[in-house]
Amino acid sequence: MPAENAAMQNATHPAKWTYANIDSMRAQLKSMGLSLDWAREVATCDPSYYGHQQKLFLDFLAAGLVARKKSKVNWDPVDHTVLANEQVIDGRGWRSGAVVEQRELTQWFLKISDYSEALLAALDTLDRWPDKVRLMQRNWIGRSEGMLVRFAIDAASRGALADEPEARELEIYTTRPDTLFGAKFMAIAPDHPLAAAAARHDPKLAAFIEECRKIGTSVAAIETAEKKGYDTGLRAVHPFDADWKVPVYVANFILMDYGTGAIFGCPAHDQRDLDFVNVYGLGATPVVCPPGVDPNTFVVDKIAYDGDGLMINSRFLDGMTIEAAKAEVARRLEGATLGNRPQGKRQVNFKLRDWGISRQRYWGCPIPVIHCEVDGVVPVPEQDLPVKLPDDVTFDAPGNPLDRHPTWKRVACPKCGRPARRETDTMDTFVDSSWYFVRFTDPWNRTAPTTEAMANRWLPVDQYIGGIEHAILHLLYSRFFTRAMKKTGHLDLEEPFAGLFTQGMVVHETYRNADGRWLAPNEVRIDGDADGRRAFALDGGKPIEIGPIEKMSKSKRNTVDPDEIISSYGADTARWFMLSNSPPDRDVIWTEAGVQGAFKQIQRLWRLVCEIERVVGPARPARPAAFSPPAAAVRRAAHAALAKIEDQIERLGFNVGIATIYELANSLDAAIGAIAADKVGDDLRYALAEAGDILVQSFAPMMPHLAEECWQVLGNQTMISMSPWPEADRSLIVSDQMTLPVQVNGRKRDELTIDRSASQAEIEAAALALDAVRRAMDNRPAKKVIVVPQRIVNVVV
RNA sequence: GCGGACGUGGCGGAACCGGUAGACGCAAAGGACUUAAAAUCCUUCGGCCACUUGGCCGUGCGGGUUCGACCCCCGCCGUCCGCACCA
Repeated sequence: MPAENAAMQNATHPAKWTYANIDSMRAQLKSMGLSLDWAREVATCDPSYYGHQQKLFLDFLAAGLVARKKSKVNWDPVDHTVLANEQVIDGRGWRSGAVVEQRELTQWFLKISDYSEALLAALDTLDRWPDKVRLMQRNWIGRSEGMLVRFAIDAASRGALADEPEARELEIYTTRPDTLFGAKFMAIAPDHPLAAAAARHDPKLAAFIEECRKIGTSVAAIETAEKKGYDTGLRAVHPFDADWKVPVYVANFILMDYGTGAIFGCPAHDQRDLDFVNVYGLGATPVVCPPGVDPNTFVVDKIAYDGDGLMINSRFLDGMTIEAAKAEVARRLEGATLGNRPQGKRQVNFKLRDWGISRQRYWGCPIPVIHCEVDGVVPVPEQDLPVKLPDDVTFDAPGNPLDRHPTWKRVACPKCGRPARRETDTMDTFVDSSWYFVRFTDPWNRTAPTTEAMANRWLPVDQYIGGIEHAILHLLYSRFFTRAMKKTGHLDLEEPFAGLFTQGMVVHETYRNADGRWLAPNEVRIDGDADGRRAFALDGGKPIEIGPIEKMSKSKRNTVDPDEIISSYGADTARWFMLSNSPPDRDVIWTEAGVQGAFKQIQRLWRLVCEIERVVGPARPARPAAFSPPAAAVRRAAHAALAKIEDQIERLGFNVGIATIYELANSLDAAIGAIAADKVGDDLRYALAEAGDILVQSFAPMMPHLAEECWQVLGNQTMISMSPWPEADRSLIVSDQMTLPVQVNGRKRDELTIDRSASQAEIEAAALALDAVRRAMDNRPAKKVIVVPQRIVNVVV
């Protein structure tokens, strides 16, 4: 879409635009110094990639994982294209401004819903995924356990519909069969077949249905729409009482594509149903009584009760729990028959719908099928792949350029040879991103999408990183694709990403002048003093309002160009700042002051390394047999820091890791400051050289360029990027002494430094002897002394 | 409406399993060096009092559990995110 829009705006071919973007992105990533294997680079818009994708599609088609069916879409009548929901703003196309229509189009679908149960169940195995993402997927898949129940339609109520087959019975889906005795009405979706049948005999109903359709499109309208219904005059027969007739309404809040598009309404225990009956005055009979409430006085008027309780007003269900009542209703309805079939059936439903991949667009992967009047839908033969996009297309008219291309779609039917028509829909670009990580495992395979052995060896991805915005779409599609590729023999695993981490975005302040115009950061000067910060326009010096911190966007002009950052501070500073400023799962607030601070710290590290080299001298001393206390302290600091940094990197706590690097730098600074240059023994020189190496190696992953330079300064011959991660000597970290905080009544009063080997009793005695403790105890006797080993002492008086 | 997360100095954020709250950094203030500025270095930096050694308060608010609570429990308030008539 962006490529095609750019093509329309700038008269550039989408291919040119896309490849130019790829080039500049690649250059940027390279200048950041990221360790990527560029030999494996793929471009999803290239036939060498999408050709394999077409092969996957054909395999999926043969395996029954593809469906072609009618579906309602947002249709822009000016641009002649389908719009995604998020491209419809207030019921109008975001680009054309035309009122969007609901159209039924035949579209291609991938049958992700075949895997609803599997995709849901496997979420429990993804223990290295954030709970938040798993929960979002769980909700999106939306499993519910319920029943299908068929209601007979009372013959006497059919009237003009007597001969309509749709009007004999009504099947509904419910998760609350226990509340069947609270039924007050039936409701069906406006596009339910029964509604259509009834509308043929009732112009007023037809008008009502039309009205519902119009409101149906815009999200805002759905939010505020009142519950409305239309009594069809039909009466359904209660499954447990042939004399009990329930009115059938067409209602605007019933969705055709969930369940059966029909429900029975139990207002006492469902808020939507209650809102509905309060409009039409149908009443509400409670059938579940909350614990501790008198069933004789329990009434429901404005708030439906959906909690636990015991059945009331429900004949043979009275006194049962909800669960027992559900089971009893299921048992009875499964046993009863209506028209030779059981009247009820247990059913599991999912909210997850099949994935509509048809786009009436040019810049995407062509769907490799041919439509023949005789043979119908015919797959493109494999030897004819890839089906390439034509280059000579125009973007000056609305609609799909592929469809209006003079020759591209005209082909012979592969089966009968008669003139036929290529499919002109292209695939949703989410298809491209659903398997690129598999292609990475062998991008050189020309004959097949994957080399199975390679895919199985590399996958699953150990650690996947992406924004939270992919929580559902991309990550769910990829999980489906992996399963579909397994089924079609392209690989042998089900879950593509073993570990998932959702990183934050880079965000920036916004600036706005008195006229309400947005200003870019490089057009603004910030003055800071004790009273706060103020912004002024560089051009003219007028005061500027500092707005909220937001995601970088062109419209708010709060973007900072990566190239500019790299050219003014260098890639290392950019990397260092982003990692140090906040934990990686949160947004990084990009501030000039913050970057300058990071820059200053980096220069300090560089000076420290040079200082260490000066003290150590050109020849490194051999490892001495023993270390004096200052040398031992340096070694302890270095190894303790290294151990902590290691732990933090492992947990992706880069900001804390960097804080620890600073702590080590501070202590090395202090150690160097404390010694007289002519009095440095070999042991201290050895310790400082060792600590210097550790310092540089610990920041090497974050600042590779500077680390390489420092590594040489310290006299190392190899490349730091080729040297192994240093090993922390954890035995150095524990000292003979420990310092314990001492509390009196839970309030810290002093610290106690004592031999690590001291006994409980010795610690207790030493703690009670401390001046500050005695003062706080104020001559009161100690009631109890709690000594938590290695942790704390608490005296209770 | 439903579901979830979060709330710690002026700011970004630390604090592992209930055990020293505020690591580390930014900003700020004062000082040293300098003719001056930049850079660098030193000091202070949650609040209030005593200003000396110390005392009291303090992790959104109100309760509770505990020897001890940013952390656990109950009830509020606020912010952000996801879903949204899914029967």
